Amino acid sequence: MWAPVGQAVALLLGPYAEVVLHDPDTDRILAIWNPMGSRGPGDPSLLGELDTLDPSARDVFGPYEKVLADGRRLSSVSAVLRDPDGKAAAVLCVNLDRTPLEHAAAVLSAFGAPTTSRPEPLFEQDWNERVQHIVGAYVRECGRPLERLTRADRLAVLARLEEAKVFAVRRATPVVASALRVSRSTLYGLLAELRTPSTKDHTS
Amino acid sequence: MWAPVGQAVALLLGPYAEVVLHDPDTDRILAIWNPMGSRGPGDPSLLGELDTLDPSARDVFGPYEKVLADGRRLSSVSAVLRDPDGKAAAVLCVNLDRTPLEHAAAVLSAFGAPTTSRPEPLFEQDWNERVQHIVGAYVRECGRPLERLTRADRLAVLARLEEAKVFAVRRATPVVASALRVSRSTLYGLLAELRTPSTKDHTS
DNA sequence: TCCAAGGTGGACGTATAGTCCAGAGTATGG
DNA sequence: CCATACTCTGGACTATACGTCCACCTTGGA
Repeated sequence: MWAPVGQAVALLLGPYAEVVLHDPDTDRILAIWNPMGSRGPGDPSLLGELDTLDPSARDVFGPYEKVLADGRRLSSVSAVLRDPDGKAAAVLCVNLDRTPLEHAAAVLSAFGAPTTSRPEPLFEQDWNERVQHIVGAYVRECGRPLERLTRADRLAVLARLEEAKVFAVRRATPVVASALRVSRSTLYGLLAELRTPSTKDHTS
Repeated sequence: MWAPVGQAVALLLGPYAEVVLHDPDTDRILAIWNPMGSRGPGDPSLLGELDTLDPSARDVFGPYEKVLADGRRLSSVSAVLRDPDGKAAAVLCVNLDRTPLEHAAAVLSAFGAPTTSRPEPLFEQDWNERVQHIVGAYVRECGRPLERLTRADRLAVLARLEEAKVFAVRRATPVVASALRVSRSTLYGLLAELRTPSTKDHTS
């Protein structure tokens, strides 16, 4: 019933927000959009701190900050959605990834910064940074932190990297391998699988 | 004498602007702040298109756009700094990297974007064509056909190619060699001469 | 003609790009 | 709980590209 609300919020906030719809009765996830972890529908909700039984209590919580295992910082809000009779029917949680915003803000504020504190990490090797960017974009899209990527995920990332002609650059292979947290051998294995047309297709 | 100007501009524009002070007499770099390439003081300036001899000509050029091989877009301005008697004492060039701003803008505009279309700017892989373009541009500038280029000419072209990060691409060396109509050996010889600051200068 | 400077091809050593394999986790099914 | 299948991994190994060096040749000037 409340699913269109979650989907609408997820669409509005783009790829940087995770929207979760919880069932307060079973304490499980009803639906999830743009998942950042590996949670899915049916998994435990784990939001015991919300009191959904008292209709007189406030129904909107946050924004408060959460920190994911990979260091991403989230701004989160939660809302209790009630039936006309006051019974809690669902709990809507929106988790916004602040990392892109903080990054953008840091770039913008770097202009005019009078201090020389920055040893310019942005200018080392540009294609190097592009690799990180492509990988990071994928991680953000599918919501899994780099270490939890499946084999198919890595193949998809490699397809993008290859499309970006990253491997036409000298010394790119070890950089990509470490960016994907994979050994050099595995990297070549994945690349071979990706480049052989006999393998079954993989959609990006 | 003009060094404080360059340093001040470099400090003001933060880490994203390269400031170069050229000596128009020796056609070499006097000082450089936040270098984006591997250029350093004493290296050839290679700004032959600026006319520094005519005091009646305009002394401010740009802003115009340059595109590096890695895709970074630069906004550049140049200024001829003159003595009280009108003699050109130095040339100041400021190259501002627009990439961080564009990146930040892309991140911010991603919010509310209704489509899931990929805004990934793909890696430019027409470096082969780019080599021909750089060489052709130089040939057009000095009016000599490719076979009649002097050693200094080839050094200048190589400096541009190196600044464009062409040699960071795999298998670029033979392509450049044939584009310059020199042997692979000569190419490496010229490159070694270009990259060692201890070389004696040729034209003065 | 001779000499000097620079270009040329090729030999050579090194670094990087890829391949291959046996062993060590890790999930899946019984 | 064990067995099987699968994948990742580090290392050894080959191939290829990178870069250096040198003897020889061409060119241009005294």
